[in-house]
Amino acid sequence: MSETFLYANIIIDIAHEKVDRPFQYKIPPVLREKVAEGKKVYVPFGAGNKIRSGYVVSLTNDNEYAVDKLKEIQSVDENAIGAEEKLMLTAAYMRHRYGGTMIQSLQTVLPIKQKVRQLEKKAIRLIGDEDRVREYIARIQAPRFANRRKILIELLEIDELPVEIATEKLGISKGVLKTLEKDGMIEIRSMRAFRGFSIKTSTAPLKNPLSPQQQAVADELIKKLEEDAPKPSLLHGITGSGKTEVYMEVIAAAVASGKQAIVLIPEIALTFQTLKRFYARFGKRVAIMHSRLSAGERFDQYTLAKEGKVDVMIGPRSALFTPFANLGMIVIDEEHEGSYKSESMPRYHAVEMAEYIAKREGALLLLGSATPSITSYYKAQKGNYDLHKLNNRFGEATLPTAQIIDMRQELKEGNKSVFSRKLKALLTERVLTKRQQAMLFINRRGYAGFVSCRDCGEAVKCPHCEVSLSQHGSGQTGTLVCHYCGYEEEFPRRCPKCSSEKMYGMRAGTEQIAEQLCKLYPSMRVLRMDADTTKKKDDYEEILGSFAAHEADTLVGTQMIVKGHDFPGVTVAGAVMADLSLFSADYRAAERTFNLITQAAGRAGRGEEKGEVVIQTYQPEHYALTFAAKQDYEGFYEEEISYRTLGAYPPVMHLLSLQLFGKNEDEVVAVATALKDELEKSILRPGLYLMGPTPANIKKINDVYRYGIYVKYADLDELICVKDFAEQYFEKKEISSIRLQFDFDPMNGF
DNA sequence: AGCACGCCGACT
DNA sequence: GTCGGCGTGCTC
Repeated sequence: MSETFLYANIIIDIAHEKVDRPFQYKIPPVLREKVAEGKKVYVPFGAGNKIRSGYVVSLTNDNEYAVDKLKEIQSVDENAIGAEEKLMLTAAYMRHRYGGTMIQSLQTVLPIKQKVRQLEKKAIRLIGDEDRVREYIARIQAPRFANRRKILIELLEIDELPVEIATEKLGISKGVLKTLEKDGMIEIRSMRAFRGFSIKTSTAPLKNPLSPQQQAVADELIKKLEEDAPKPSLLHGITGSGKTEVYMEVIAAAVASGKQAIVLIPEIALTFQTLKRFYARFGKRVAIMHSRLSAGERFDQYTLAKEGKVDVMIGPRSALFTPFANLGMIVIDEEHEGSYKSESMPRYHAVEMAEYIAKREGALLLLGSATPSITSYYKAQKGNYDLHKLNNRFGEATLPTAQIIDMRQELKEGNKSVFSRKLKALLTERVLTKRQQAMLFINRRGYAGFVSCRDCGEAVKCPHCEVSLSQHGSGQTGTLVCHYCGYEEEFPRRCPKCSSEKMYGMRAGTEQIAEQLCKLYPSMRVLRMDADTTKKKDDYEEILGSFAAHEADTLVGTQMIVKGHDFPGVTVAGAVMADLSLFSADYRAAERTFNLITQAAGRAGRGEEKGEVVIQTYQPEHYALTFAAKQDYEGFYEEEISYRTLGAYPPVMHLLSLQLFGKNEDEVVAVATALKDELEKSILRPGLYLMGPTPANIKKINDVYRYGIYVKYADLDELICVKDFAEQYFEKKEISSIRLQFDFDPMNGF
């Protein structure tokens, strides 16, 4: 028997920010059973008690408003199944699964109704000829109509005037404009126009022939489209095996049977190249979501989908909430990508949300990756997903050979350069002699300029922050600074751990690598790509385009060069410092490193010549690197899953991080401790582990203290109950000075 | 978004 | 006085 409530908090369906908040209503006894979170209801609203539609965002027994002022819900719409209702269900599920408020969930799921933007984009225009307007002006000569005359005289000069300018610059109220509109003197119309990518569609729909293996996988998936409740599929296709062709083949089948498809790709991969392939195949029936689109433009894209004007929506995480009428499939490309998980509340994971939406809509979920996330592969092993494989490289291309180079050994043998002798030899042979191309990859996220010991590999960390310090200065001089708390110390003479004097700064940003490369090979044309060189909107495309056109010989960059781009001319790929991401302490470090190195290695040898991959590291024996060198995903998976099982980490166990934020450290600790005690009393059971409270990795950011409590348990649903328990505890105790957030199976540390 | 309330100049 | 436009603020 479901619980019943006395009051409901409802968002009124009016597109205006002033009423974009919940209003509380009484639930009349007859409706108690029918009202539920996410339901569409009709309520009297405003002074006129006009009946408006709204959505239930939460239910409660405590009235937050004078009870005699509460009105009653008039009726519940039980068979509403339109776009908005589906999105409400999605938001309700999201709130239940990840916590936070319904408003937060709604804001992530619903297209942002940016009323301000719409106002900006509206324009005023005169109706009728000049004589008619002058006659009207003559009629309203009374001083109180001064504003009306003023705007009309302006408009006689101007063809189209944005409302924003009329109200702000000319001081004309919206009321005046309304009156003039009512009198039939002006029209106020939207200047809004759809602007997407426009592709010259002169070429006929392009379809590459599929290899037998691709066709076989596509056929299996197409068969699943017919099923009422198809099981999600994981497509493990090695780099260069042509996963996109398979996606498009299946999507085409879905579209042919009157269904629609959502394609999620990492933001970084949302390039003109990717889009062109989809446009070439599906023409104008494709719509694009893009972070560069304005809120209004995004809204337009949603509208196109809702009205059935497009069949395929491509975009990053947020495109998942496209309200298609008859969703046939959801594709998530590069499903292992971290960017599919939101970093702000609600911290939803697009793969998990897609699983829910696909199940509800009876759609097929297709996850694709060359290096599936351990979580997804685990689900496939357990039979929750069907597993499909593409293990042939498309066309002539063969897998590159990879070598791990021990940089400690290089140093011992007198090579002080950041490039190993092997890499130098390859660059000389392939690039200088044979005029082929090379890609050098530096994984330096978060480690710019850190200092480490060349003997034991230990990096110098901030004593307060658990992050590596950054060197300011050069050589073995200067200071080390913490970028989070500002802590400073002198450059250390000896390694704090093994006392070696071989302490060097990793001045190996892309800039330094590119510089040294130029010094070593003056004739080599070197191109650099990182966050610094891709500040402007089109820089990214420009650099890659230029490299593809062989206007440069070597591309030096951060992880962004690793992701899904085909350069047939590249035969050498180098990971200059492959182990940087292993320094991070969380349980996903090995997985991340394996992914990056595998993907980097996959860049080489897409053309005819066999590719060569050089992996330079100070930890040459690490399994993440050895398996990446062999491009052996299964081998890595076996090793990694046994480590996760041993350490009771996700996906074998689930981990809930309860995060408390507050300005007063003592208070944060006190509340966290009290919450932990309460949890211990109420939810502790065999197999459930409770840890903390402990300060977060970065304990204080912007004067806000951060503490975490961790709960480990095999059953995710139970952890969701723990989350609810904590939320209710905060509500009951009326704790408002401390913020509570949740992170399930955290990916990015805390 | 719509509606009421209250202010202030104009006119029977 | 009072009529009515126009700005302001609220809506459970």
